[in-house]
Amino acid sequence: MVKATATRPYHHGDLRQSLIDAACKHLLESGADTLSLRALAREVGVSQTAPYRHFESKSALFRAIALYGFELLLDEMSQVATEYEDDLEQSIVEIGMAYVDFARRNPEKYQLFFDSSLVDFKESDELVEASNAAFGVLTTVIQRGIDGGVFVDRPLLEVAGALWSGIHGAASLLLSKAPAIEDVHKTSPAVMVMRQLSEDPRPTIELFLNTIRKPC
Amino acid sequence: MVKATATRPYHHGDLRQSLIDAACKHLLESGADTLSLRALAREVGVSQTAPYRHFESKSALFRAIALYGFELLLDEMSQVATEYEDDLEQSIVEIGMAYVDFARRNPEKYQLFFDSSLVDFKESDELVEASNAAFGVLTTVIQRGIDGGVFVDRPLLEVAGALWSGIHGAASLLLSKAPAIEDVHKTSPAVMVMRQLSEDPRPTIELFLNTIRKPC
DNA sequence: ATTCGATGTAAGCAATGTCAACATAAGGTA
DNA sequence: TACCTTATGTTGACATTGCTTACATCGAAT
Repeated sequence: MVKATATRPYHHGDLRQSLIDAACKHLLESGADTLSLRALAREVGVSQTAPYRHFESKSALFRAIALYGFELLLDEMSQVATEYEDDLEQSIVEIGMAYVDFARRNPEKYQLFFDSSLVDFKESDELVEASNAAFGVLTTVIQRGIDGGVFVDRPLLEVAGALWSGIHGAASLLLSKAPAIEDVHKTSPAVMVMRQLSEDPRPTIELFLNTIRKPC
Repeated sequence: MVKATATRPYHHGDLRQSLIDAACKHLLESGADTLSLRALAREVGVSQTAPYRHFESKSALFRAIALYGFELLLDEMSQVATEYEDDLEQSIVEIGMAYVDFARRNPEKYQLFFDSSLVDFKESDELVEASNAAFGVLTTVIQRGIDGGVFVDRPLLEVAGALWSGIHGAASLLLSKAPAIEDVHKTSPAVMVMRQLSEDPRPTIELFLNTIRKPC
């Protein structure tokens, strides 16, 4: 057993992950523009420069969080993909649901994926590979559907683009308007659309499926 | 005629709009996280605190830019809507094109629309109204299509949500990966999808139309 | 037991957002 | 004309930030 209360040990023990966790918590509660490395250090109980032993800069921290996020996303998407691999249409819907669901459960990570002023993919090949891997789950299923004559006979890139746009758009809208949705008295069309999407994204995602269904 | 070069006049003349323009330029070139009010003031040639006579804070500046952006977007969307008002299906496609096109021509403004950590709609009713007005152009056309039996017979909110997700998603992807697209040698699926979308968004937007077409 | 690499600290610089107090211009009112 | 008010701009200052440089401490391998 370790004496934790007596005198704080010189070494933190798991500073890197603690910083990531604290950063995620802050992103979730207050947003990226108010996040400061110094404040994180304080919260975790180390000096203001200790974080620099683990992240060469603030944006490197963001990149690390995004990478972590892509790994989680890949896990969840591929799990669903294997689960439904014998029904291509259903597979698309479920992958879409998993994608949107991930974004809602990890908004702070998801937002980093697409905020180019916070995360610069050019700085990290790992990041590029991880995002490609996640996206690959979707394109693989689509390709199988096209090859098997189940989906519309259009170029993969076109179809994948449309589907990705749809599910990313739904996720992005949900996150951007999250506070407004909770305001019960707001009845503007935009908010109501979001509330509908928020309560049950499935019908919307099923509509996306029309995008790639073979015309009858 | 005003002596501009001799001694800079005490009053700038059009500081408010100059700051907005300078801010947009910076957002476009460097992103939001590096934007500083002091630097803007310097660039425009006034003291570091002069901007506070026009914007009570940095985020108030962002809100002003977003508002300006929504007004521009509304103009462009409603112009297209009237132009194609006698063909509902085509109207949807053209509004979608106008929307995506706006985002590409004004990425710095469009990004503010959806970055809740930069622009807080709760701080500005004007902003809420302006965004509702723009979104209203889309919902109006959809409602007409549903009423006229041209579009799928589903709740407006569901259909509008799906279409908005699609076009917003396409716009958002294009902006987030803009730098990668220009990298000619990148051949990852994600980048290639974006490149395809970037060269001609029309096929993708036409696919979105399937989302709401009456099943045959 | 010593050395060395990994990890953490202390002190400091330049830059930032924003506040308070003061200066200047321009226009209407006396 | 003289005055006063309001809008606009300036100076100076404070707390906070990202990040650098130089130094301290630990644990593990030799």
